[in-house]
Amino acid sequence: MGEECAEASSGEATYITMPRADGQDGTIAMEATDDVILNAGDGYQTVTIVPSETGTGEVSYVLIVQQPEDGKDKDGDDANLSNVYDFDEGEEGAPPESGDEEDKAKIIKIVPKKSQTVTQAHMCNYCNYTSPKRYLLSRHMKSHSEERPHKCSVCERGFKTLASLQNHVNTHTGTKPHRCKFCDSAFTTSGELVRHVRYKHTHEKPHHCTECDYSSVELSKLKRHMRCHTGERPYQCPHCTYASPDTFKLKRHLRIHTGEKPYECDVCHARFTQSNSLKAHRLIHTAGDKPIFQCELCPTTCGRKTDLRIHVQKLHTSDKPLKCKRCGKSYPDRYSFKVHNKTHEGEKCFKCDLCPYASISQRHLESHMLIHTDQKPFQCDQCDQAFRQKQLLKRHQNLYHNPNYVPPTPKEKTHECPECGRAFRHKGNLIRHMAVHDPESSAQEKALALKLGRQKKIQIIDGQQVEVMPADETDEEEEEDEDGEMMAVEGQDGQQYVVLEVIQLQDGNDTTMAVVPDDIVVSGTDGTEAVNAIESADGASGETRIIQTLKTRKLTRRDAQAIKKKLEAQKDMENCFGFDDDEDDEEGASSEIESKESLKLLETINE
DNA sequence: AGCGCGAACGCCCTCTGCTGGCGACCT
DNA sequence: AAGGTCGCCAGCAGAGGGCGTTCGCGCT
Repeated sequence: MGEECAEASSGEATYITMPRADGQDGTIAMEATDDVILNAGDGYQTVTIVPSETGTGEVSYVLIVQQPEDGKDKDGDDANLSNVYDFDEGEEGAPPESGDEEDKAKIIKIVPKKSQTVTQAHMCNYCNYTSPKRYLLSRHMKSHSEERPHKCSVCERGFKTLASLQNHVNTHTGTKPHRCKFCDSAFTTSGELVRHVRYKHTHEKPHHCTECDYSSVELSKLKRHMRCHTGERPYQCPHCTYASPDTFKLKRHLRIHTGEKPYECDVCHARFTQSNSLKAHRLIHTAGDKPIFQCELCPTTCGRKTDLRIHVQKLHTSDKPLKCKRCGKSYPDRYSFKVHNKTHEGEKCFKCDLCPYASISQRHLESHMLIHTDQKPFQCDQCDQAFRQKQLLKRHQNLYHNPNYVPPTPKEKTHECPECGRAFRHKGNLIRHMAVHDPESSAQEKALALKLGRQKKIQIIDGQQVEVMPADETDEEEEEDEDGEMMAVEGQDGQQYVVLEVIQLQDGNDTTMAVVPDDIVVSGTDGTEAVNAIESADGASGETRIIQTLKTRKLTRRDAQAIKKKLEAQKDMENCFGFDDDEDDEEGASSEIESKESLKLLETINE
């Protein structure tokens, strides 16, 4: 031992031996506390013991140990540069030195060991070992010696005792004399056998945690376990802020910095830092054997337990019930809520309490309700006009207050219908349109095809059936917003019309309204060139629904405004307005003509 | 002095769970 | 087209089990 300062753990206390002032070695019993930093280096130059400030009732001291400048350990390595990759300190032993120059002065709290008060005949000078018999002390002193007289003939390694040597030699020869009576295992030492039996057969766990119900076969495991209660993390990564409670985790963590990936997939040669990552990865190569974790609450399956748990968390767990805005029913989680929502698909659940209006969207119902409350929240900031919808205000501002407004140029329609030659800007719209030509498709399918997205209607213009298409398929596409009321129609003469306003007249009102240049005429459907009466195609009830058109090429915007005012006066007779659109319309510009309730005011846009 | 046992040190492994990126699909 | 959702997957850390090896000490 000589001048060495070494530390050993007894389970109860830690003993530090250090050079005495008189040149002899001395021993102090220490009780390790959470903030103890222990050093196993040698040749300390300064030792100071001062009273501790932690008044716990016990007599305690603070031991300040100053290392010499050269900081050489017994192996001649630089203790301050102790390699973190070298775990000779052991995971259950003292934490490794930080290697920081500032850490040379270590503070150690020590308390006198209780056994020190016992007087014994034979005391060890290096530790607090005492024995009533001299020969026992004599033998004990060997433990302080580095002498290893028993050499292995195979590897030249030395051992303190013959028993240690014999055990070691057994490892060379493969001799395992200690056989388990419960299984086929055999061990080099009897201690191994006992421990094995505890782990595998009797499950005897004599070491109990005082904080939880954990028990362990070995004390070292309990000590390791206790770190999860204390939060102690003695093993600091030199490259980042991570600190580990044991050496293995630090070593594993260091692979992040070194890039080491020791685990390789034998199929695709992908490499991993952890064995279990490889194990999980291997599953992707074994299609048939993949584990399937079936959700108990829905048909979903996951490849991993952890993913199933996330699924359950996301879809089957909710702080509060989710309420359906359409029917008011409550659902306990997102999954049942989503399933329920499917049942409302295409359904006009949002019904007006004051009129027959219904919509698939609450937003549209809210907008509709403004009619009943006579509110026009969208006020033009440049005149006194107000509108119920943002889009109407936008259009108004463009038409009357924006001299720079240029209607967007028509965009190319590249998708042409082989049946009727009609062109569409979007392929999806053409596909949907094709259903109209399909003789196999039922009326319902056709209706669905029409309803989907575009909600096309057939209108009679100039005595001919024409499709009324949403404005986003017209040159006015860019004008539309999600509430877009503008609806373009095409007359037989190729003229295109845009619905300015949807007006509902009293049922049975046969009045045909027509507009001629420079005037507004209310007349029958005898139509001049300037006037077209359009009857909606689905007017099956015998009611005459007339769509008022403005076809006049010479019609000015002022005229259009005058027409609107005229019609406004007529609204006094009307019950309510109807408008609806399809919120599922991904192009966001559809507007369904509510033919049973509406008259259409159309404006020519071609000119 | 030798033996036998228990404890300690040290290493490696597996299981578990969390996180975040990615891509397919949906809205 | 863009944003949201959700399963798949890799990465990584926490916790604990198991065992090889060595040491210390009581007993004979």
